[in-house]
Amino acid sequence: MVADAPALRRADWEPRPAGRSSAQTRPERAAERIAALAAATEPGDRLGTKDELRAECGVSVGTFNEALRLAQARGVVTVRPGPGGGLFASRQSPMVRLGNSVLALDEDTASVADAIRLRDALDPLLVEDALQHASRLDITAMRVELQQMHAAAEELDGTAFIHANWALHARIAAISPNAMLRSFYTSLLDLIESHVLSVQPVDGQPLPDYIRSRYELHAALVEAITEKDSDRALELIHEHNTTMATPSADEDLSAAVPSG
Amino acid sequence: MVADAPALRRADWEPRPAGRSSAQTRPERAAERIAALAAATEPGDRLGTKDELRAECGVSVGTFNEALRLAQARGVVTVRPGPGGGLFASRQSPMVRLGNSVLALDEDTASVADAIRLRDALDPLLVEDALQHASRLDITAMRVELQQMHAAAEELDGTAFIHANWALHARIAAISPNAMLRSFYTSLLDLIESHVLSVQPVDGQPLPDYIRSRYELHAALVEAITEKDSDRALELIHEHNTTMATPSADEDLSAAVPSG
DNA sequence: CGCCCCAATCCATCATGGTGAATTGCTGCG
DNA sequence: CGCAGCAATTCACCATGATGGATTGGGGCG
Repeated sequence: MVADAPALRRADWEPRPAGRSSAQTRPERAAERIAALAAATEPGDRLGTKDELRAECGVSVGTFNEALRLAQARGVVTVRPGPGGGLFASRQSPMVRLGNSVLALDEDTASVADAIRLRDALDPLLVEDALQHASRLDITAMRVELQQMHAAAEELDGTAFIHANWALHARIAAISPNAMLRSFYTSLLDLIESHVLSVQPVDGQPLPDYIRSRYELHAALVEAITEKDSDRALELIHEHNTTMATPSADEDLSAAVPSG
Repeated sequence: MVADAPALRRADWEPRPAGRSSAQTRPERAAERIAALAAATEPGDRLGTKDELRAECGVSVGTFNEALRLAQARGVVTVRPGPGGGLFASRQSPMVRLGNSVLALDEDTASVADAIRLRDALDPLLVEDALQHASRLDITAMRVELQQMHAAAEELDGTAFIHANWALHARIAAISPNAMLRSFYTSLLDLIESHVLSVQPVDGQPLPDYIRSRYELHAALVEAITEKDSDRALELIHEHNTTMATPSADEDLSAAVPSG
């Protein structure tokens, strides 16, 4: 029974790069054909019946249905029954276009440095939102995360510190009423964490002074948010994003670990 | 022949809100079931054969295949033939998670003000990248877009001015080597333009002074990029993002038109 | 003129059976 | 022990036929 295959076999659980190299599946190819046909017409134009389009794609009924399901999910066509029914070209909404363009990004082209840079640009917005919208509950929750950071700092546990750090940032992000901003930011955190931990697990002992000063910076940030001290908060987030380099001699660890 | 149905019938070409209210399709429901099963296990764990999972979902073979195609496209499962084969839980890559979370955003919750705010936060990054990477070709292209802006300003054509304005920004964005940044930014432009033109077409005559000063601001920005004058460029983009309000009395038009 | 009913069109889902490809594991041979 | 071949397992795609639901348009009636 292969249900106990080792979970650490990366090829098993990490999705293969799109389309087994050039061996693209037939439904996927047909879905692209449908999308191309839709793109060549105006939104709302009728493309034809399912059977006409299926013949155009040159696949069987079942395969075409799979392709159509994909195309519908991508928002490129809509389908209607009845006389004059069939497939109609559809315009993807801007949100769908954004989602699809992000999906089309290759993991290789999304470097962690790029992600960090984006995250840094978005941090001030989140701090502004937190200053404006943080409830008592939010502040309590931030304090809980701070305690986790503090505990990790006391135990000099680098991985735990990173997790707690990110949990704090995610919690701050959760305060924002801007759904787009939250979504982007949280996923950027996710991407950064994923990349860092997959590339270079934090094995070494983190520097005590560095980790303490990062903790204190975050604590001050939470206090500034609590006190609604806008200038201080923005100053701190700026410092946060520009003082990643550790003041001590060992640059290797801190350069590799984009701390929050 | 209904191939000539009026293209302006919005219900025809704008995708319906997800899932015809509560009437979710069966393949979509099965795909969610598959995703839930995958989420409940570790990445790499075997979920079972197609037929076992199909029985679990309670659908026919064809419907299950459609669902499976969706689930695979979403990166939640991978499929293998052979003894011990079948469906395996997969971990969505961070990029896929971001794409899916964006797709899950409701258009209503993505307000144009939110989008503008994000765009403004990302503008300085793009300007930095343009300063660093702009080729002669890029500069020529920016100049071409500037000419379009100038022509629109001379003719006092508000819509054309907006289009040219956005085309210039998109061209500046295209210089960046940061694929994520380009993707986000371009889609934000798309979203903003789409929203503004759908909500309030620009019918009124734009103010000559306002439109001229916006043009000149952009011209100065392009020159600063050309001269690689970092301080000047960043100063201009800051001015760009903080001086949208027209200096003249008619605030209605300019408030409604988030100009580039 | 408006509404209802019906017929025609087209789709969503179901069911069944088939071929060929890919994968895994075991056995036999050198 | 390593490699090749083979059998079994499982999937990808194909083909066909059926039922019920949704939609559109036309005709008839009040």
